[in-house]
Amino acid sequence: MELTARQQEIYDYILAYRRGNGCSPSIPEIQRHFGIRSPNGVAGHLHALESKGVIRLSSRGSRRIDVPADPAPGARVTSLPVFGAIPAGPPQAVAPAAAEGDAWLDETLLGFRPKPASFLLKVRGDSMKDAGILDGDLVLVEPNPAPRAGQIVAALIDGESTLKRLVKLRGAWFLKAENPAYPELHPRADLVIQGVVRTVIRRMN
Amino acid sequence: MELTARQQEIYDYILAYRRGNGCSPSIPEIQRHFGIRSPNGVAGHLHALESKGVIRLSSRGSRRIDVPADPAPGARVTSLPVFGAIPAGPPQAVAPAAAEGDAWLDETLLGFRPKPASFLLKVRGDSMKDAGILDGDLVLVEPNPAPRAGQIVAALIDGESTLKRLVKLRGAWFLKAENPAYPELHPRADLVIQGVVRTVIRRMN
DNA sequence: TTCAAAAGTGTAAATAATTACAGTATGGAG
DNA sequence: CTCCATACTGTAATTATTTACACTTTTGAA
Repeated sequence: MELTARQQEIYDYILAYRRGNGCSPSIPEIQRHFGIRSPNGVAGHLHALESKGVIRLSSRGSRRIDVPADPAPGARVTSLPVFGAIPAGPPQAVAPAAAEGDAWLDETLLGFRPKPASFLLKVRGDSMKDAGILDGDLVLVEPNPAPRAGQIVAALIDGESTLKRLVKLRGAWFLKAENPAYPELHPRADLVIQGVVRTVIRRMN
Repeated sequence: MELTARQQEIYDYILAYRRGNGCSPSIPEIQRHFGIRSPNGVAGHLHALESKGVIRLSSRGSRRIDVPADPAPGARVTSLPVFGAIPAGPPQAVAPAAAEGDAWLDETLLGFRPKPASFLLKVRGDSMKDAGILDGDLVLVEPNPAPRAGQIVAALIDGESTLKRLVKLRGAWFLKAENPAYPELHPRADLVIQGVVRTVIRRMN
């Protein structure tokens, strides 16, 4: 069932209001915006929109217009800590104080919801330049207990922390830079994978 | 002036609520969450928080707790169209219908507020691989009437649309791929710059 | 001990938002 | 022309929310 022109206007206003304010408008606010002098004028539209399934007026209270197709903007956004260097030590032990700050990411853009322990890392050096990861880039690292060969990982190798591609050759795991100037890293002792790079972000000016 | 432990709890709850719902809680909601039986119990905290400057109770109406340090999550987020190829023709003439979809970007992450006519472009080909822009990447292109030499731009050159670095040599502008396998592009006729690449985003799996 | 700040309870009043009900006007479809 | 959906007006009642006022309890410093 299609929306009428007026219903579309009301619906668009609700979406625009939510975009600017984070929550839905109250009926009096819709009244003022459209110059409708009776709250019932608006209520009629809201009931029509509800019966057509584009909004929901479920709970009691104020500002309770729900838009199933438009989750609260805040609900899609996640805050992740930004680290200037790969934090040493096991990921669980990373003190939040070591973070340089926070950045907000929208799930719609990422295409997935980052796990709670994910973090952003400011890349230093050009050892991954042939994989398109340059100095200054921001990478989203997500903890992954079972990384696959070929993935780019943040790893602790013999106590040193690096961003490298994970490779498996004849049963042995090692790390490979994506820059011919850097050698392969074969772990002498332990190889601790802190997480897998899921997203690369570069700001330019 | 520091917050007391209880005030901090209330403040944290307000922030968490805003994160999940996009707008601030009402006083009864705060009451229920903390088991406070009088609305005045909450109002006292709100006035304390206001006098300490962390919230504002400016206007009349419901759910009117403003948090200056935490703008409405939705207000920071912008929707941009995603194009599968650089749209041909002058940027103004691009039909919105040509977009493949929309993606949401958070200004905190980008570090700037994209101009309204900005768009996202899905990169095809590896002509910019030495600049760290690979096939499948998403780039944010912002219209810029005065691009500078050295910037990476989306351009129409002799009717063809491409992503290249803008170079100026002895007064002449031309476009340069960041891949030795590609030739420089010297405009025969017109060189129309559609916009400057401000951000590169790569999703991995 | 005395005092003041912090954190409440309890009640009432004022304001805001929602819902309900009885209408009116207009523009098609039949 | 009649009927019906749409889009309202106007008013009142109901429910939510905010604000105000008087008072209590606890805690920690002077």
